[in-house]
Amino acid sequence: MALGKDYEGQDCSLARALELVGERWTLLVIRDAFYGVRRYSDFVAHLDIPRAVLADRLAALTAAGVLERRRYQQSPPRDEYVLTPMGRDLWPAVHALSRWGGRYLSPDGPSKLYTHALCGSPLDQAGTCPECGGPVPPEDVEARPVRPTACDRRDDPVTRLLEGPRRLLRPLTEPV
Amino acid sequence: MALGKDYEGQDCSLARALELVGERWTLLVIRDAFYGVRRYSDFVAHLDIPRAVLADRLAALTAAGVLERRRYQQSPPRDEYVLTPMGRDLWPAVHALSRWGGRYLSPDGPSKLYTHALCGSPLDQAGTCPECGGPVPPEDVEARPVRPTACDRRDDPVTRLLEGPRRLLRPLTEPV
DNA sequence: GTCTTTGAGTTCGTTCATCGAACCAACAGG
DNA sequence: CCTGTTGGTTCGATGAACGAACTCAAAGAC
Repeated sequence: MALGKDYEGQDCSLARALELVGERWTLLVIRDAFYGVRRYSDFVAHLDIPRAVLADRLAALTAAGVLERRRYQQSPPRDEYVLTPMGRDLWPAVHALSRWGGRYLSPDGPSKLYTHALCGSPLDQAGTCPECGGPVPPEDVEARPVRPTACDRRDDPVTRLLEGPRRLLRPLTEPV
Repeated sequence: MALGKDYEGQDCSLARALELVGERWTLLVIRDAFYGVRRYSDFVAHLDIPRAVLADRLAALTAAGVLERRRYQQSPPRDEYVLTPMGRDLWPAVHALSRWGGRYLSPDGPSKLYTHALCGSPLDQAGTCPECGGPVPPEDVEARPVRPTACDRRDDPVTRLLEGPRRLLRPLTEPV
């Protein structure tokens, strides 16, 4: 999508955002990054995304500055992908879309509840904390599944880790 | 995208939202609907979208309840597409993504400024009005181009109408 | 009454993206 | 030396998007 066939010549911020982040799978990769997923194999396991597509998306997001690729062990050399500040600033958009999907497209209501980790109250529609007032950065958000886990039809290690409440952006390897 | 090859079996609100709204062009159609575009030919003129794709997206959004198709004249029979309350609730997501694109992907900064029409102050990052406090519904948002119009490379009637400040959701045929 | 225009699509052949299964390479452990 | 793990790449088959041309119904112009 990004190359060649660009969205119109219009001077539009939304079109430019979608060029980068509007392709199939891309926002789900970013959502997983907020949940703490950082490694290629974990993205594959959790998303069931074709490997070639994942490699393509990770490269594009890294090139654009949404993700940063960093080495976390030397031998064998292994890299992980983490959200940059630019990537973390996608949180309001991800939260708004996710909330909308939970409200209108999920028969049983949203499956995850997002709360302000510092005070415990659930985020409101604008992504702000009604108690403390003001927006909540993603690192202060706690995601917890609403339903007793029964509704998850998946069974991979990443999904199982995400069944408990988790602070956003914490790597999967660390406890809550 | 929506059919058959659905995004994983996961119980995820974001995935469900993207099934409907994450396909190419769809969010741009919705943005145009916020700007007051309602007619097939106006969407085509403003977006340069392939006509078959537009017909497909309008049908899908109408079937899902994001748009409503309503007859605005009997002879010849003509319909227009307007956002339903469900569609209008996409405003926070559209605003957040658009703002992100303006901040990180637009060399000259955002091209449009969104203000609270009732008090005139620009919306903040969460889509709330810093003066009045609280979220601003899209019908109370005024969009105005920031730059002196020179940067628009397009030249169709719809673009020209959108060059002035406009209240969101007002049909293009009405003045501001 | 015929000619043309307008709005709202549909058709269709080409091109591009995605899918998924298999393959590859580098290192680690036994 | 063999096997397992991680992080990819390759490739043929399928599906979606592109865009130019075509359709159709109803007005309007002459």
